[in-house]
Formats: sequence, C-alpha cells, structure tokens
Amino acid sequence: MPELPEVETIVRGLNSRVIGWEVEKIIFLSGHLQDKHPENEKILNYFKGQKISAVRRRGKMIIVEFDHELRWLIHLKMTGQLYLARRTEATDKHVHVRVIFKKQAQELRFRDVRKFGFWFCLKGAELEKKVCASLGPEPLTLNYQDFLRLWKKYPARQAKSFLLDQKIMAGIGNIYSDEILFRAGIRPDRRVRTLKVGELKKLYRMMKQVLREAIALKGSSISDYVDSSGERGQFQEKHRVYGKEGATCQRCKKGIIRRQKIAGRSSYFCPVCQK
DNA sequence: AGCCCATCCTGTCCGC
DNA sequence: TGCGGACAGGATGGGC
Repeated sequence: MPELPEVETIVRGLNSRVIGWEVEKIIFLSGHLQDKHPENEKILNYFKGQKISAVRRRGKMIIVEFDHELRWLIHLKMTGQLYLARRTEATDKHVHVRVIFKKQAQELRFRDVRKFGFWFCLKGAELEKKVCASLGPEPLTLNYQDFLRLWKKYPARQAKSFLLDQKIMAGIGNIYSDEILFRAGIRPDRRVRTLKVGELKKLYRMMKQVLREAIALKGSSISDYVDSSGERGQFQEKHRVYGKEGATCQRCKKGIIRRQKIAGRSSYFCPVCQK
C-alpha cells in the first residue's frame, strides 16, 4: 500500500506529535506478529516507561527510536496503517497492535487487513545492518552522478523494474513508478541501457518531482491508505496513468491508457507518448 | 542477471 | 443473491 510519500507523511505526522510520549502498555491483539517474531513477546516489557525519541523512515520502512538501543522496525506492506486514535475509539478485528501512552488520550494503532506487514523489535546495530543490507539509496537525496552509476550497473533491467527494486533505490512502488515513467515519457518495459542522456535526466528529474509533489499532497489514497491522523491523501487526484486503463491520455490526447503486466505488476502507460 | 510465478492474507468488485 | 475468479499500494524465494 504505502510507498515513500505515504510513509514519509505518516512519519512526519507522528514526529510532530509523539516525541517524548512515554509507553505505558503495548497490546498485541492477534498472534501473527508474535508468531513471526517471538522476541516481540519476550521484550515487550522492556518498553514500559520508555519515551519515543524519534520516528524515522528508510525506504518504505518505519523506525521508531527510544532512549535505549531497542527500536521498532515497522513495514506496512500492502494494507498496513499506523495512526493515532483516541483510546476510547472502537477497534475492529484488523487492529493488531495498540500502544498506550502515559497521560495521553491518544494511542498508536497498527491496523493491517492482509497481515503482510510486520512490526518487530531490534537493537539499533542489528536494525541498521538489516536495513542497509536490503535497501538501496533514498531517491530524494540521490545525486545525479550516483543515479548514473545505478543506470550503468543495471543495463538489462526494464525501466519499471529498475525503479521498483528496493535494492537499487528504496521507496518507489507500483503507483509512483508508473507516474514517474509517464511524466518522463518512458515506457515501463524500456531496457535501461537504451535510455538516452536526455531521457535519463528527465527520469531523474521526474522521480524527484513526483515524489516531492506526492509528499506535499500527503500521499495517494486509493483504498486503505490514511496518514497518522487517519486522514486520506490527495495525490490520487494528480495520477495521470495509474488505474486509468481505457482513458484518453491527458498529455497527447491520442493514446488510450493501457494496462499490462510488467515487472510482475499491473502497469499503466500511454502507448503513444511514452517511448 | 533478470523475469515470471506462487506465496503470505483478506476484502472487493465484476460477470454470469 | 450467490459464486467463482481476478485483482489489490509489497517482498521473497524458486525455477528457468
């Protein structure tokens, strides 16, 4: 579900509110998180009385830090939500974790319909090791020289697969890869090696522009996504191709937006003005 | 190396 | 109204 702009929005929202909040109690409401990570159960008590010192994002992962070395590593995958709600507000069967804070009417909830998401506790060093081993650089802080190095390293990849692979760059998912490629005028199945300098520059520029605009509009809400206050994003209104199969292309007014499985995912593009 | 597929899970939507 | 199939913002591991 959430990609970089959505996760960034959640992290910013939490950062503006929960810093210094003291954990009183953590309640796991369903077993699947502990089944996958039994250490969660063992170290639960460790967080009592601890204050949140920072909430960070790396790719699509959320990291919650405390004043000691144990941290939470959270991934929302397809349908995960992480938001603040009043303690008295009803939960449904998809809420899997509740974090109660001392002297706070709001609690932090982790809700996930499809249960693909994870939430577990790691020491800082292990967490950094795990995250660094699996994630490439952040697209928003990547400079053009390093982007060119990545382009040289993966010549045989399809452009879509290049953008989607978290080991190459971390944070872009199915929606934003399509929106970036549309704005760059590049077909998702173009081989990376065939991209000309002008196209590469445009791809780099559009990657940053789309992600920044999406963050400014607090992400895309297609079905499940809500931010840390339970609010929907607005960037879905700016989508030009994602989910628009059969529509006339807004740019060239000639092409009909096509859906095709590329890089294992439904991909939307204009067959006329994306080359 | 890179692509495709199935898999983890639940819900929704569409056609018959 | 029911039923089956396709599909969903992610990531991984196996096979080719």
